Amino acid sequence: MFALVDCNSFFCAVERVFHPGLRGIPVCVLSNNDGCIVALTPEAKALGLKRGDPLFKVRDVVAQGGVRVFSGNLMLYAAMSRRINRILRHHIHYVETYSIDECFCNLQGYDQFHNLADFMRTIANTIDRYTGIPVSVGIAPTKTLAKMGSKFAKQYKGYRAVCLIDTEEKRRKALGLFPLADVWGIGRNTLRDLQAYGVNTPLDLAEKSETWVRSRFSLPVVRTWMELRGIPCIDTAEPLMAGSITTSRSFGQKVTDLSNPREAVAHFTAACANKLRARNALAGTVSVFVANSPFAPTEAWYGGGSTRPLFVPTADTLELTRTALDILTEIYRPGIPYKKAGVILSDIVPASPLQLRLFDPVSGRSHRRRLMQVVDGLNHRFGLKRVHLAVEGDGESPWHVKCAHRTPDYLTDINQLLTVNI
DNA sequence: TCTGGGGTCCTAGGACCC
DNA sequence: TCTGGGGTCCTAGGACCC
Repeated sequence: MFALVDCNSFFCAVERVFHPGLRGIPVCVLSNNDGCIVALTPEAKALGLKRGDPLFKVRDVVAQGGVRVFSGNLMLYAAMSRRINRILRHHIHYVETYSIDECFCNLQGYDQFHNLADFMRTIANTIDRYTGIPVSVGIAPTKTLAKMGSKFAKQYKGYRAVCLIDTEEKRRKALGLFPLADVWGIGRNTLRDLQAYGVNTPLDLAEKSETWVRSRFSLPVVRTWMELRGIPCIDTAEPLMAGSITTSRSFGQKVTDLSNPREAVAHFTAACANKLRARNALAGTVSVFVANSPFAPTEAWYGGGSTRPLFVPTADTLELTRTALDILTEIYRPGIPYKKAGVILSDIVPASPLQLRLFDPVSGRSHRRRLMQVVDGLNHRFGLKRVHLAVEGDGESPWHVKCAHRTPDYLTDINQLLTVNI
């Protein structure tokens, strides 16, 4: 059996931990640039707000409904996520972190000593008590069914946070009631295709024959079909090494002057390189892209991007930045009001062992590694970005993102600890 | 005026090999 | 008249996830 532990309205729940007066009040958390709603509480949903709504289109609803709005603070949410992970791993041996707010637990063997529903309910209560974050748990023979269970547990108070699907009868009942669009692995397009065949519930899909599914859909749908029937076949184990690292942003304002995209691309490259070194890895390929706004009706959309391999995989900020800026020069077109840029590092390999090459144009790689270690050490000790390349700019340029309603880094910055007045 | 960011997996088709 | 068979690797684009 698998359990899926899912945090309820996770980003909003974290904000409520630090603003306890917001219980029962509608809360939304926004994407970068305060652009769209990315998380919202049931109270906010009840007002008609949806995940993905651009804030400027729903300002009236937000104002009239007394919705409390926050700029996203991913550092804070990630710190809280790590705490929840730690609690889970303390109680359960096999825990897979699936996303920032979800973990799969493999409960094989635990049913010998525990009633699984009671066992998971105790853990859910512990998480709530230690962190203040409410969670919902689904328990079932497959991960897809466990995810379904967690949504039932969230929806119906009677489950007291845990929904167990452990019999054929419960499985069929759940499949009949659950919205097909909400099944894990069924997106917009697959839903449309399934409905065209008259498949309207997960139960309809599960009852089709294997030949029927295989001849009409590709492998991911076949897997979902098997999982709905109770046969586990989705492996979510984290890969040993990520395949790519991206840093991209929409700009706070449109920028046309090349110096602004240069600052942004250098900034993003440095961020990617930091993530790369934190994972003790090297990148073999650098890609850069720039684009104007896809929503501006009067401008033709322009998106430019290009990719370059590195001679030897590296995590050196200077070398990566030089390559990224070379690519930018190549793809930049003057006169375009750019709204977004990004850097992607790929072909990622472990830092050791490294296959060297005979005619390496970069000399003194070991000295450069030491330099990066010193820079990382200074930034770790004295604060992010204390030492950076001059080409990244001073942090005042118009491309920087807006975040007007940001909660401080309560959990990760000693200078921003929560103050309580008594 | 104002519309997010970071990923993975699968497939079809092209290029190439013997 | 009839023009093979069996592979691999790479890439772009699509679909999905949170």
